[in-house]
Amino acid sequence: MKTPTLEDVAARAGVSTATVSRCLNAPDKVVEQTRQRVMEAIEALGYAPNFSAQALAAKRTRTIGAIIPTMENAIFAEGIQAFQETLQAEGYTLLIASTGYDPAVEADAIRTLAARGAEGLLLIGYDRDPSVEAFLQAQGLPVVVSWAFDKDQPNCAVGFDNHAAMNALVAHALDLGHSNVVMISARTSGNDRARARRDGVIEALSRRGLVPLQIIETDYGVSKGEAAFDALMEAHPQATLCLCGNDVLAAGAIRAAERRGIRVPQDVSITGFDDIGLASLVRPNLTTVRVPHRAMGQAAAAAILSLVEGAPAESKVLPTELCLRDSLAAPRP
Amino acid sequence: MKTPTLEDVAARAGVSTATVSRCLNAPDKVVEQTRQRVMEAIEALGYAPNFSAQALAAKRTRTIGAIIPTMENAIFAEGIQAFQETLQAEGYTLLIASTGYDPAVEADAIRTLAARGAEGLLLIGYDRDPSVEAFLQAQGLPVVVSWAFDKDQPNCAVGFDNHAAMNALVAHALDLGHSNVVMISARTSGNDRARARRDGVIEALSRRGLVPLQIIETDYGVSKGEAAFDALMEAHPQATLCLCGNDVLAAGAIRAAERRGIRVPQDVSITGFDDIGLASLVRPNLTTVRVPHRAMGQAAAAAILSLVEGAPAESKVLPTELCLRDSLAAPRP
DNA sequence: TCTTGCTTTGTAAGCGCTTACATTGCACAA
DNA sequence: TTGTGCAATGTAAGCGCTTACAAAGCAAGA
Repeated sequence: MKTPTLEDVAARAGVSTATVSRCLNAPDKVVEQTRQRVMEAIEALGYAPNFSAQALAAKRTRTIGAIIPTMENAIFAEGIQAFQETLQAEGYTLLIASTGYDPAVEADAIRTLAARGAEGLLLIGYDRDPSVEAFLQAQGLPVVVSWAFDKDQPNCAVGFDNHAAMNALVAHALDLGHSNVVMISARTSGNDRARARRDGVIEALSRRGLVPLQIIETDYGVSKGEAAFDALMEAHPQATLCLCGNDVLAAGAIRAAERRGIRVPQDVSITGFDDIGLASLVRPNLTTVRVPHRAMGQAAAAAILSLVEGAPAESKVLPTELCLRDSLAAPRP
Repeated sequence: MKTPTLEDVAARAGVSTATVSRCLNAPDKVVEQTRQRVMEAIEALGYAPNFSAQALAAKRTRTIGAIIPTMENAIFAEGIQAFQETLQAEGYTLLIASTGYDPAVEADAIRTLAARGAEGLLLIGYDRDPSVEAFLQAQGLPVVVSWAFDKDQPNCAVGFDNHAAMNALVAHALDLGHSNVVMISARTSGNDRARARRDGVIEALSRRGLVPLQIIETDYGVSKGEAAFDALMEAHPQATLCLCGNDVLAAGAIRAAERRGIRVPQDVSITGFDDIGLASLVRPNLTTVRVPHRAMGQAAAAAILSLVEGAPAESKVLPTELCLRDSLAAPRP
């Protein structure tokens, strides 16, 4: 049971393959009567065009690739969803690959998507091997970087300033009177967003002449945050503020605090970053930084489409917003 | 800046295109010295094979498609991740499409993935238009259904029995003494899993001569669950048990209860389904049904690979497990 | 020396489409 | 009647690969 080809359709309709192709791609170039015959043949045979052949012949795929660190958490889901919707509205298809935060896997995924004819790529953050950049350059593949923004980088980016956002959050917390501060950071190696957030913390502290009591780096996951919080409390019982690199780690910290009988925020304040749905579901509600996921996805899609169509695209910083909720308060006197 | 082709590599290495192709696909058929020259040329040119051309010539894509209702929630993420990992280990690539629970979008995605050369498809649940089934049949595309299991359906399925699982949960709750029961269900139209869960509730109740006070159907989302719970409590203040079709709706119900000053589980018990991470993060912890996400993803991958390679694959029911936590207790006397 | 039977490499025919260019047919002006 | 111009359709050349088959090179036996 071979799947039917253009030629089969052409034969059945008594026309040339060119005419069938035109019926599908430029219907107004074919006279009504012919088109009808062709459409009937297509219907009768259950014909579906072969994408690979189309791509090969037309040198266009109308496909965009996105490579994200993980699908298992909500951080990227919402933004990517919006990204996808915008692309779809323009007739583009999105191919998604996830890397599990592994640079080697990311490099691989970039090659795979390029080979599959992605006309543009959405990448998260800036950190990647020069050889990968070289490859992208050589392929002439348009790239938009997202979930980050660094005006000193050459790439087109649609994101937000992780450093400044974290800085603002910490400044606010310090205004409340905290001075014994610990941090649970995501792994910073190969992750510029995590690094920017951590550096934002350090800078905000140093501006007041403070340094963090300790910063623990850990992998992604609620239980990781939990373990890190335990370790921090053992080592620094005097801490009154635990800053977390993201909401998932913060959720873990809250759970650990609850288990240890530490009241949040009376004994220790805890903050997150991202404002994923979880942040307002845990108790106490998480004070965090709201990231405009949907707007970012949409803007990123617009940027990549612009680049793909040969137009320039300007980078864009989206504003973040302090999300003050229950998990942060002034330290006990 | 044209991307290099096989021919460019061949020219640079001073061999034929066939030899280059062999270096990539069957290295042991090429003598070491030649291969080295070819590899250098590949490296120097930054060559990456054109997937479309490969697929067209070889008639193989080593690609599997998965079509899931949504990426925005954790329900499918973990299982799909496991699915992907298993495929990857076998050298297959996964293409993912999401439908937003819209059957028309799903039908479209099926066609798109087929056209892109997916050699097999993972679909969620059974509900779909006969014309779509016919298309799959005509294309001879292997399909594995997951997140559901119905022995009366012809498809190969790797999933679990939504009806029985919900039935067991409700039976347990009724044993505790509940009799005024309401339910928040996901939309059942076009969603056999939601229907099976709802029917599991109804059956468990009727076995004790009970009927639900009310069942509200609502879309997916925490806030939807919240609104539904509000409506149910207005209408049926005597209810002592609110069964939810999934954990996300249940999380919303818990939040609504908290806001209304209803104590869970003392005043009203609330249950979920799926045991996503959220379930043990909300307070009180959610009593729910644990679904073996990873095992299911792995088994589904094994099944689809088996089918793709022409072997038979048997359907598989995976066991679910009652997850008794704090949100369910006996009703107040 | 000539076969024989390998292994290694090259030649060239597609795979199913798109599209530039050629051809045909027809209405209408001269 | 003969051109002219345009719309509709056909012809055929690729797109970048894989792979069956052919050719060449070489070691070893006759």
